[in-house]
Amino acid sequence: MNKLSYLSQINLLEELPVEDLRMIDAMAPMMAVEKGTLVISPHMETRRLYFLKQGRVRLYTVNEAGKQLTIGLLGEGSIFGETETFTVGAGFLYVEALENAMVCVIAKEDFEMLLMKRPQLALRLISLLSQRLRESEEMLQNLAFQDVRHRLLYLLAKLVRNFGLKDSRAVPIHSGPHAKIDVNLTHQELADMIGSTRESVSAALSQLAKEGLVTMGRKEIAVDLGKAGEMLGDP
DNA sequence: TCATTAATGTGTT
DNA sequence: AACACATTAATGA
Repeated sequence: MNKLSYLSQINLLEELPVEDLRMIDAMAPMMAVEKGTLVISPHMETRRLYFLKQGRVRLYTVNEAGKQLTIGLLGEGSIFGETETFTVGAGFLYVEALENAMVCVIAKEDFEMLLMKRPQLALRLISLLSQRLRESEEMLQNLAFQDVRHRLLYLLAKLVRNFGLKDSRAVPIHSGPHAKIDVNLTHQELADMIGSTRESVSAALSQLAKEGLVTMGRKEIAVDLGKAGEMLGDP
């Protein structure tokens, strides 16, 4: 797939005329990012915007104790960068590639020019960001006040909603449709996302598996969204 | 296939 | 939650 058709798939940009896409294309070189790379960290000066073309990234902060707290997860077609530092506040924001990814980088100034030229784009950006802000707050709330089991279930549900796959080999014993998460994560990685420990996550997961809420294999988890939803209190 | 490493499970403090 | 140790799966000579 060429770069231009990639650009047209960025959700923010999808309704722009081709000429604009060409312009952006010229301003935004594409680059590969390896899994685990920090695309953004608090001390690096980020006067750029990123279009995520391929792969997943995780937005997180770090608390006093040095624990990571996941603020959001983004998939293909998302945009991140300078905008986040607004929304999430001055708080230290990290963006990490959850897998090998491709991003397009555009200077903030260039993007601002574009926004002035296309006001409707600015409006879309605002609604997109405010929505993301809501999600961040929800996530942080959840992380702050719930126990590991709850936090984990919440995270899994979110992962499924964002990156879910229908699990072709869902175990029929469990009535509900288990949706498999299309990201391979270890218990350690999950723990980091919810500010917990690997052991606690392992334990919580086996517990959830016993209850039929999830099924799992190595680096593989499927969630019964129906049951998980009930458990989280939104029927 | 065997050895090494990574991921996970479990019991104890 | 942290640690130590056991078990099992993945990796690659």
